[in-house]
Amino acid sequence: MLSLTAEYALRIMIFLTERKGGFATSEQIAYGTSVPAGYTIKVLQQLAKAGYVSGQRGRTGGFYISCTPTEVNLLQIVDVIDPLKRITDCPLGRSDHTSSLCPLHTQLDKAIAVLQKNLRSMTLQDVVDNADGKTLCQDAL
Amino acid sequence: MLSLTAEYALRIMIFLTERKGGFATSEQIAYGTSVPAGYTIKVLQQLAKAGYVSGQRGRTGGFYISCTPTEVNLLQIVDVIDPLKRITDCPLGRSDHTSSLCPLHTQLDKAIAVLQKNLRSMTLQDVVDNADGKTLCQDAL
DNA sequence: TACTAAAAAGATACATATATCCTATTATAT
DNA sequence: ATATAATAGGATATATGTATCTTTTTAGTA
Repeated sequence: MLSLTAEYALRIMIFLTERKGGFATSEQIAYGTSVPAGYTIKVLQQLAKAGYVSGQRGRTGGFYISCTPTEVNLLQIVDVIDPLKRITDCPLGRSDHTSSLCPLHTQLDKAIAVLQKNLRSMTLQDVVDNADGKTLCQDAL
Repeated sequence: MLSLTAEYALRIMIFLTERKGGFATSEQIAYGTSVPAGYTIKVLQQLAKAGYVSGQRGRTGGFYISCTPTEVNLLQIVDVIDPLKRITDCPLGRSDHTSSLCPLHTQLDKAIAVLQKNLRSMTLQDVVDNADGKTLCQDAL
């Protein structure tokens, strides 16, 4: 439902939230989140462009979280990768369609709204705090 | 969020529900739903395989709805195209992950559950009945 | 009955988006 | 200087969406 890349982005942000601003190389992140190593950097760069992480080159470099995890919710991260667009006008695109939505799209839009609300209601920090010792599944090792 | 094809499938089913079992050629359906003509048949064939519509060849042929619109909900149609899978075990795939979900995937699964419930709660007939004279957006013409 | 037109079914090709990997370049700490 | 790591870009693979062409089936009709 969410794209795979959005999933990856969420895992990465959760992982970095746990690090509390500390550095992690893309390889460490890849291993810790089970995101394919080659792809991890691509996702990180998208997150960097959006300002949620920063990268530093060089020997002791790596990535670190550059936002406040108590103020960033899951929806914001998802929106970096594939923005969940509400349906504001009917996507059928006929020239003479009216501005109000038909029942089908009213219903679909309602579903999107609920999903957004759900994702928006939880911050990165909330996820870590609810972790019960296991923020991401493999942390149980 | 839903794939474009799932959207198409929903439009087509709504369109055929209005026809109350009557035939419509793929061209008529394509025009009436604004689904690309070449792609309409593809979607119809997927729906046919799942048993929701039937096609009849030949001169007076076409497609007709072959399910009871009061008994088929929107989720069932979406599932024909891209099944909304609940997250039952953590998708990180480490060999030693435990069976319970981490907070991230618990949250994501909750979002999927809500979306499913929402789509499941409305039948094809419901959409048509709530139509207010306009089942699909362009019906306002 | 055989012919023909209409329509689905099936196959193929193409375009775009998504996901993955690889290689060179640039920056930085030791 | 050198090793390390991000950055940038291209190369590949798969999935999705779209279009076109041929084959098969069916109904009408001459």
